[in-house]
Amino acid sequence: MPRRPSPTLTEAELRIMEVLWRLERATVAEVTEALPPPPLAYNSVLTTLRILEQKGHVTHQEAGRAFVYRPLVARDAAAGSAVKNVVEKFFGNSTGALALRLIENERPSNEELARLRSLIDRYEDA
Amino acid sequence: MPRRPSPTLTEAELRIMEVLWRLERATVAEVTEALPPPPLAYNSVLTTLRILEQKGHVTHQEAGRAFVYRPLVARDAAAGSAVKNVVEKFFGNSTGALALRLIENERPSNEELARLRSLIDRYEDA
DNA sequence: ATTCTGCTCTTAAGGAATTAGGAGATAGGA
DNA sequence: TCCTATCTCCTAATTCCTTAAGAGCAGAAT
Repeated sequence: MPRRPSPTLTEAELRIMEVLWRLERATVAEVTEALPPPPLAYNSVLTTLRILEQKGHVTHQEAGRAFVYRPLVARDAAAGSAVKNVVEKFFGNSTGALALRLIENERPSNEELARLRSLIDRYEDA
Repeated sequence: MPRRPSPTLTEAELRIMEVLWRLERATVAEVTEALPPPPLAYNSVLTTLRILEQKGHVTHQEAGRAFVYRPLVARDAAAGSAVKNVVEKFFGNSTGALALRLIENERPSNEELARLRSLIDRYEDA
């Protein structure tokens, strides 16, 4: 039986998306240019963008003879999906369990601690 | 350029690993038996176990004429890798940033809140 | 005007990984 | 001896990643 498509952004897809999130809108050439090393051939970028479009992560409009691509999914949303995936797979769908484990494993920065405390205070009030 | 093997457990691999983590040690037949639906053919399970062994996630010893497979990686460690992957990709390697976001997005249970508070208290003391 | 240059997208290909399972050798027991 | 469970070897479908080859077209050069 066939292989199932990746539920999250693959490595190559993410590399392209990062550029697009940064530039907001860009042609294939611009993405290729702005890509951090290692470089990719123009066609590789184009192919990946086409796949991303097929998967609904980006869209394009024609401008002159070039396509201008634009993200349809914000970086935050993509991050959320990736986290959701892991939480489902490994933490019995409990985001709290993951948060607890993260904080157990590593001391957050002072600023993060302060913000955590204020969040928790607010939750405990309610 | 070649394709790199998945840095984390794939869907099918994870399904097998979950069984193995539960059973601790098991023959191919036992894994096949214990697999939640949809069922897999004996050979499919065997193939996946071989891949998992090649990737270093499990090992086997012969016992009679059957192979007994055993996890080499604990579930916790696999969960940690998956989380690390997401934190690197999306949260600038800051576990605190992810924890903060998780707690912002969804109120933890009362028990989790209590444990979070005690953790934070301890960190702030130090 | 015709040709060349350079950019665009389209088509195609190919290798590695993932997922699933069939065919057959083989060894142990009935 | 024959059956059955087990492993080894192999095929196949599909995704992922990358790139070559080529067709189309705008603008520059001749």
